Amino acid sequence: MSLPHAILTALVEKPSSGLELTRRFDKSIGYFWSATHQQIYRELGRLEAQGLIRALPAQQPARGQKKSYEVLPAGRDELARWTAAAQDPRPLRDAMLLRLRAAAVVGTTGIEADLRRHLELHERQLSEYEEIEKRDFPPEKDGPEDRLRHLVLRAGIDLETSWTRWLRHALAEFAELPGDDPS
Amino acid sequence: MSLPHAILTALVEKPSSGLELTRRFDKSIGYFWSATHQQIYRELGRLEAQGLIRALPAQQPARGQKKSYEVLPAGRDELARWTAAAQDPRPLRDAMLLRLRAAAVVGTTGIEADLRRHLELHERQLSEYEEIEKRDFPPEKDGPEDRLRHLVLRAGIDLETSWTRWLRHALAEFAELPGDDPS
DNA sequence: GTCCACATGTAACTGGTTACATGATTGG
DNA sequence: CCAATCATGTAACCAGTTACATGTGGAC
Repeated sequence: MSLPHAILTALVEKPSSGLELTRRFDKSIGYFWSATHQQIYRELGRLEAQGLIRALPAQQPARGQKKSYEVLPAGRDELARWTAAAQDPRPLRDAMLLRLRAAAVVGTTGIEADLRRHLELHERQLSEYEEIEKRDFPPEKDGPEDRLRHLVLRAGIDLETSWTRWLRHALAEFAELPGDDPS
Repeated sequence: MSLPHAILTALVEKPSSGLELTRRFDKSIGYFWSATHQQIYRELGRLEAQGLIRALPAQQPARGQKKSYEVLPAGRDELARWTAAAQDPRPLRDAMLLRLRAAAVVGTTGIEADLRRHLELHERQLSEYEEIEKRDFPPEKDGPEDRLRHLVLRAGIDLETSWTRWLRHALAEFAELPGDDPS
């Protein structure tokens, strides 16, 4: 139940149309809650029906016509309620770990190359985050909002750092492993 | 498309009934790919229909009667194929980060307590992993399978370590923040 | 005989994914 | 006028979640 709240957050930050939201979800908020344009349009419809957002006036609701939304007070309240409510963290779910576990019984053929590829992807993500940190959070910017947003970015940096370190460790481990082939 | 492969892995390790699998998914494999008993029964049915597993003979297929499954050669092949195939890592999706981002615009009321709670939960998970490491991976156990399984556990330990460190950092940050209340 | 734990399922719903459909606007 | 792009949507499907249903066997 988080997509509507992701959208509310984005719309409070700045009223937008569906496509603008989609673009914003490709970076920024999308770094920790991704969404496709189909999801976004569906959810915008629901949020409007619930009275949490409304289309900006002076825009005929025609297909192909841009339609921007803003958050209504009820939407802001709902977002504040949700933000304050306790929520359990979701358990980890990672296919690569599952594959390694499977490799322990069916052999490691092929998986090493993908470990290397994942390392590259995580390194790229990490350096992208570090670019953003340098650009958006210089020492002089430290209002409360900046600090919170910086904190979120730090989580991303820490996690990517953790993954890259682990992947390097995993590849080193593979280098020592006998080339097994139980098939 | 990973649940069937999680089940295949579990069944290759040891043939089991649905309920036994459910229990095993509460630990071990479940630490990085959780599943409920409903998911497991549904998937067992599909895997059997596809000819990847079969019910152990001498067990009438009655409701309320235990029914154990084993992996057939085709299932093992499919598991090996899947393990070797390249797969992209899933983008991060974390509600706590979203909530902090929302808190930047609707106020931080209430979220600090939940950060503390999350810290406790992650600390507990971390020490559980460390127990397992001490128990299941003493230095003398280092066959290839042990090494791979240990590697998987290390990923869990690294991630939980990363989260606990970040949560402590976040709480320290909150201690410095003015108690805002934009409502 | 009744209750409880074991064991296997069904049904309905929600959220996310993939593929496709449709209309408006603009540059050439 | 045509193609490309912007923009909003529909439909079908699949995976995961929640609630409930049904049957067996042993302890008391």
